[in-house]
Amino acid sequence: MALGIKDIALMAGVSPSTVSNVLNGRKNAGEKTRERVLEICAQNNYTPDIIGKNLKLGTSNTIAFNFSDFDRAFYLEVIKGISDSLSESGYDLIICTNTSSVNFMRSNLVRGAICLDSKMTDEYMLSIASPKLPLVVLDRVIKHPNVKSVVLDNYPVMCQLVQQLCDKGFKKFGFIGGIASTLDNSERFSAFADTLEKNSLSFDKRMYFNGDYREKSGYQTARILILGNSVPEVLVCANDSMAIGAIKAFRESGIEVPKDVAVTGFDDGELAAALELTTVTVPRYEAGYLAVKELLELIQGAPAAQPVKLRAEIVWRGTV
Amino acid sequence: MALGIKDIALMAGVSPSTVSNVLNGRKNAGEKTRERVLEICAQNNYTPDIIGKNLKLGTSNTIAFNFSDFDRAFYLEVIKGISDSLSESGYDLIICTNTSSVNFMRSNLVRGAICLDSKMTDEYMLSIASPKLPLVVLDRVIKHPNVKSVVLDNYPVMCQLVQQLCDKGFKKFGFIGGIASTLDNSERFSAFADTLEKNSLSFDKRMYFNGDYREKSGYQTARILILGNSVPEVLVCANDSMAIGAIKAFRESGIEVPKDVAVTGFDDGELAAALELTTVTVPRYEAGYLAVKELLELIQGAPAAQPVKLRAEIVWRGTV
DNA sequence: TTATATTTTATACACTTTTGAAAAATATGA
DNA sequence: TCATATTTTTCAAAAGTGTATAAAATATAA
Repeated sequence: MALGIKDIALMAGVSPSTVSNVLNGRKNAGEKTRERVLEICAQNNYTPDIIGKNLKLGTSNTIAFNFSDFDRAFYLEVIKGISDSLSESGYDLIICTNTSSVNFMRSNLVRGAICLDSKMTDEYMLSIASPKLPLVVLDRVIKHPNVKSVVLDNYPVMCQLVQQLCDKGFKKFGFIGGIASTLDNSERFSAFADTLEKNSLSFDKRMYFNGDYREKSGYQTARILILGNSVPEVLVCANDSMAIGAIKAFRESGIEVPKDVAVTGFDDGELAAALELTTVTVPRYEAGYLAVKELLELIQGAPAAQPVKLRAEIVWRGTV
Repeated sequence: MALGIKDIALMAGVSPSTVSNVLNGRKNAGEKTRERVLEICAQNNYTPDIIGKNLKLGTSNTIAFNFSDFDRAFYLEVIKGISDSLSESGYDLIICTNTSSVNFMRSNLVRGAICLDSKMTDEYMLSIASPKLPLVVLDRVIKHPNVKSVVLDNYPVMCQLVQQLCDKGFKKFGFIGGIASTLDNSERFSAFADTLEKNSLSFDKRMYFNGDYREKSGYQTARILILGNSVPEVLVCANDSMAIGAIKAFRESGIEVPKDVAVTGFDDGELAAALELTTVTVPRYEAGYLAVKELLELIQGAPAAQPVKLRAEIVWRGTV
């Protein structure tokens, strides 16, 4: 059983309050006792119980990151950004999966939270957000005085990408979308469609395909294109995985990339570089890092203003 | 501010104890009140506060996963295995990074923990393990009645790999090791060295290179080999990342893989398949899944017996 | 003695579960 | 039908946790 402040006090021959005073850096403790207490704490690697502390203070310095999508390696960098940023700021991080998040968010063990979970509804977030529990939400926009949004600025970079493809002379486009309900996907597609229109290029709606961000859906879409004999000149994909799936399908059928069809992705994950995929690089680490900064400001009492928009950049590689 | 059991009781026109009874499925509550209470809970999506509950019960059903290494995508599958397995068992999961783990492990908010963090010392784990907090440790072996180890059975598969390389006629071997202090690395190297000896092949100790599991160290080692004009016939690497780094260096210098030098990895991560790397496939998802099963048994009171050893298999691809 | 430095005692903190008893509802027997 | 026994339903009060802090007490120095 873990030692408590009383045990430490007993060992040090002082009262619990003295131990508390020493540990919390108050100056009302004699130098000698201070040292003794500290030494005994170190020996028994004692740290104040988080629950007891929370009980008394009613707050904590733990930040929760709500996340469940352990399928997508893409998010690892985000976590790393959050983790680094928090430890620089002296806050603790726990990652809560869908089951645990409800429990922990309700308690005041958590001082604030960053949410990146498409399964969590806007309503739920609105219902838990408060000055005692400010939220930063990634990849979606929520309006609430205690909720700040951090999103990728998909639109301009996608416009730029498509514009440059037009400039290269491509005329026949295909598009594989991601999960339709996500903000990212709708913005990417709007940008795509708008830019084609701006270039007076008609876009056959049958060339829009609905994927789910997974490699398989890209593969399947490409299969459909191949079998339907309607492979476009360039296939724009809403993320890398789907692009990679498509490329696989093309290669299997002897259709060469980029000679017969150009392909672009979005995300610039680990595989993109390895496979020479032209894509859009997303500042994932920065997204996590920034989310923390924004959250700390909310905790400090700042009102949540406009969403933060992150800029992305095109990486031209061999698939175009 | 979040509602408490008293608020719910007030709304339902009953006492807190009745609400508690209903929520905990005791039969001492009238059907009508039961329904009313349940409905009001649902309306306000009330769940009992985790701290209050813990305070009274002295235990919880939250499992902590101690993990910090968000650099390596390799581990994602492990997390997924843990997450899936826990939610099947009705336990909650929180992932604690180095800072938060100390706090949470000390409290009795956590019923058990799985540890996969090379920075955590054996001593620390020994000091916190107890019947109230059993541990499962991955990738290392710790002897303690409340600590179960789950490790990869590196030795036989590495023997097999090297033996088959010998059978193919390779004679001049190189080896890039990972972090020397890890069990994985020492086992992989022992197997490597033992098998060479068994085949009466001398191994020049200068052909052992110390890496750190990262791509860069593989790259640098290969550079050294190239510049020293001592590229072996086959380079065995303790993981994929280093193998990939090495391959990059070789290709940059016009040394062809596998024509001029064969390369093998270990892990079978995402990149290995994409780059056609011969490697050893590691059951990561299974490792996580099994770790949970073992932990639940410890919680149930089973004593921690022998370490669990996971079998790995060779995947022959284009780099040999 | 007075002022200052150090230490301790006693209490508050929040939320739930549980216990044992009371109240209400239902059953039993005359 | 009424009185009593039994069961069901409900509640008030207590218990459980480890820490921080204000106020009181003691020791030390001037």
